[in-house]
Amino acid sequence: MSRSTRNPARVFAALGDETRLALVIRLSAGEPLSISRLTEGSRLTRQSVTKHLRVLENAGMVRCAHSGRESLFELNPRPIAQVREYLDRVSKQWDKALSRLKSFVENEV
Amino acid sequence: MSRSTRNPARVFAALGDETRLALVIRLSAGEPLSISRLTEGSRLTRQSVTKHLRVLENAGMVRCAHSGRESLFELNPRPIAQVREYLDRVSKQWDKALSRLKSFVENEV
DNA sequence: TCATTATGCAACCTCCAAGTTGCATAATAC
DNA sequence: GTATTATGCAACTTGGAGGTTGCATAATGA
Repeated sequence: MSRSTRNPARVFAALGDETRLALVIRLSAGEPLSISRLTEGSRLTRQSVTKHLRVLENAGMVRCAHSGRESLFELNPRPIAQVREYLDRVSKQWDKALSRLKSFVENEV
Repeated sequence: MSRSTRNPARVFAALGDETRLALVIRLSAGEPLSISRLTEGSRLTRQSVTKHLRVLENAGMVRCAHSGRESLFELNPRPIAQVREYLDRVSKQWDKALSRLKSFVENEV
């Protein structure tokens, strides 16, 4: 179960770690990668990388498919799209507040 | 010093906590608010809220101005805009990879 | 002046995230 | 069949995040 659809904080928390952010970037190239492949080039242990992948999976940002003895991880773009929209709304609210303030000042003067 | 301009992971980490996310939402209304005001309506202690505000400040997402005995916190929209652009780039890379895959499959068939 | 309000600072507790090591096992290669 | 590779599971350590309480102090109100 992807426990976190519609849970922006969890997605942000998942992205809030350098290692996991790097994994997401790597997977955004499209090619599904195994744990071993994802561990290559990292200074961390395979088990550590695995734990990070589980975190990403629980945040719904990554899916795991098993093929033979390999676990292939692939990016799920939906949560990223959702938090993009979330941040868009925050920015819009801020802009609105700003323009309200501006017109208020103009009317005062 | 806003230690984290150009540090997306830190900004994501700052947003990755329900309390801090709520603070950001509240401050996105534009009005600078004091610590006491920001503590009202929360079930947390003033000191806890203060700590969260410091985290947001270190991430550059919030600025503190002192007025009399009050500490007024205001949202800084820049980091949010930056991580928006960051996520836009990730999404674009994903879309590119996807269309490459698509055309590859079409040419194969 | 005296009480109240808003905050800062520091010590402390608890829990979990992040990382490690070790071992077991399934799948593949030779 | 045997060695190698890819992974899972479990136990353990450690640092820091998140939260609290207590006290000190500056600014404001009466």
